[in-house]
Amino acid sequence: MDVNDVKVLLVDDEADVLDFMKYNLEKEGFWVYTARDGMEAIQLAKKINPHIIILDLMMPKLDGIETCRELRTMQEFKNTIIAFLTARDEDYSQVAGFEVGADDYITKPIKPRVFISRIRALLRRMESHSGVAKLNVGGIEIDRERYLVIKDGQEITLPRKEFELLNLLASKPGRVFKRDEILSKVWGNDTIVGDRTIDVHIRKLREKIGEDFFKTIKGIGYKFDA
Amino acid sequence: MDVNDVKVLLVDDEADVLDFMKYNLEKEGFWVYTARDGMEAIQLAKKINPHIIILDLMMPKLDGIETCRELRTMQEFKNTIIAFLTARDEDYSQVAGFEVGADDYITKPIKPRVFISRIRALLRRMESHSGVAKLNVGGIEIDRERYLVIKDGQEITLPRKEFELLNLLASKPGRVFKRDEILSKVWGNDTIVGDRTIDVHIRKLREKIGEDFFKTIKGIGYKFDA
DNA sequence: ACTCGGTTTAACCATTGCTTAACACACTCT
DNA sequence: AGAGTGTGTTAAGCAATGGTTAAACCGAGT
Repeated sequence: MDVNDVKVLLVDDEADVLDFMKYNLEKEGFWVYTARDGMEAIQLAKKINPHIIILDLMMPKLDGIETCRELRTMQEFKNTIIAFLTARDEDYSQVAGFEVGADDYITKPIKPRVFISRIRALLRRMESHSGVAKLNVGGIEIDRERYLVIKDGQEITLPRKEFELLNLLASKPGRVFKRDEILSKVWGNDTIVGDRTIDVHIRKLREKIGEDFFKTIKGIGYKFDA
Repeated sequence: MDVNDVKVLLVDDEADVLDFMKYNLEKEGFWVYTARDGMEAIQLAKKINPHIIILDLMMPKLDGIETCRELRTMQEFKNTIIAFLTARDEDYSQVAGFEVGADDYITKPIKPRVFISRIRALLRRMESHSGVAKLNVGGIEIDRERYLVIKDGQEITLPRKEFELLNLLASKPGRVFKRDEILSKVWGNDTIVGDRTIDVHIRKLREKIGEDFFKTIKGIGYKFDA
């Protein structure tokens, strides 16, 4: 995932800490939102749906632990990366932190280099985690681990190429993939296959998943849409 | 996108804040417009079609939140970056701000360095997100990624050549494209087609998008205009 | 070596959309 | 007014593109 698409929600009651983190993350191209306490954080998180949430432990109204526990009860934040911000010496809190579902903790004082690389590490983890996992689009669930598709509760198993083609198209619903783009991403840059190969696979997919999902853009390529 | 092509609309009722921001942005090469209240901002925005709008929260006539809500209802500002300007302690407004479709908020007092980098971050996001993909002109949205045109909320799909022609003309609204320029850009430098080919495609576009958008300049070519 | 999915090819068909040609119209210049 | 130039309109033919099907191919596992 491109850094420019990654939303980070920073939560701390100290304005200067917030600014410092925000400045450093934005310099790297992250998309940064901030909140001053747990309540505000939850409100904001519901609106913007961040990829990563950094929670200070000590906060008024709702502390980090409680905020995290709260967030984890909500379906939409099951796969969100949550990290705690903690003063070096209060590391007893780690235990409690992981208990409520934190993914990492970061110690204050924050050093820019370390902080950024930590965030990047979290990001990588997120990608390998939910990236491989499942993808839900238009009533269809694509399970990348098990190479199968679930539609109306029915498990549909797909051969490799068909699955990869579906996976590519469904990764950006609505977006048109050019034929040569499809070829290079599914078949590889060097392999040479006939013109009709893509069509045949599209046909198989339409047969198995449904006609309507795959739209042809003549002269350009195909798109997946609900 | 080059900074010199980026139009920023600043909206604040305090003249000195306005000047300060304007000075700093212009020094960086941005193209800056200003308005003193929400009404004026909307009027001006419709004329200049800015890429980024910075709205102060507290304004006479129409406050930032309302202005933003208003702007977001208009098709042409669906993809415009809108950020709020807010005093540090009134940041509860974030929640309301994001609710009406804001992309970011910037806290006063403004520090030039931070301000500029924030604007650049907004710009990066705009580009990586929808910058190249979508194009909004005169109430019409051209989505290059999905290969479709949206007018009055209606999705219109166009055949390849028609889409490319529209795309060319709409890329610089108001500017006249000579017939041979159109030929070389849409049909390619070498292909030779008859005189009436362009006209027919223009006709199709007028049929589907609307008569008024395509103006004929006799003896020269065509232009797209709202 | 045979079988069986899965993948690719080839041949043919169907459809779309591009281009043309013919004519109508509008405008300008003499 | 009439010729001349450039554009608008229409329908029809044609070429490009994608859809369909069956059969050939390929490779892993038996």
